[in-house]
Amino acid sequence: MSNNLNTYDRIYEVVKQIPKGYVATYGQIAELSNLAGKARVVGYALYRVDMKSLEIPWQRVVNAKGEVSLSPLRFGTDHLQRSLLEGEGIIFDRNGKIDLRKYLWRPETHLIL
DNA sequence: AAAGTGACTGTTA
DNA sequence: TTAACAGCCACTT
Repeated sequence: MSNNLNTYDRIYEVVKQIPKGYVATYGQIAELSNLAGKARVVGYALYRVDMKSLEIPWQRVVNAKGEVSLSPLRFGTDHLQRSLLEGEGIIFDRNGKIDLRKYLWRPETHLIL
């Protein structure tokens, strides 16, 4: 773990840049973290985040289909994720999906940095 | 040291 | 539209 803090730190720094009211995909975060194609590592990094703290807006990362990625290992934090996003104004359709055309973070147009 | 696992994803059928 | 598959790689056993 200690020799990979650099990798995780890069991921966390990118996640912190996602604006409120928008979402990013795991693959997108991987690319922006200079880890193209390593989306699963992003998922693992976010799994290690303290869900009780919103210092890192982990709730704003969803899968490429626009849904919250479910897993029994999350012990309910997957449902919490949806609640937090709805609290930020994001609408889920009846299939539990987000319209990425509307909510996907586009760093180019948001002019971050 | 080797194999199994998973908050993923693009391709293929 | 959906689902299975194969890459992917850090972490755990």
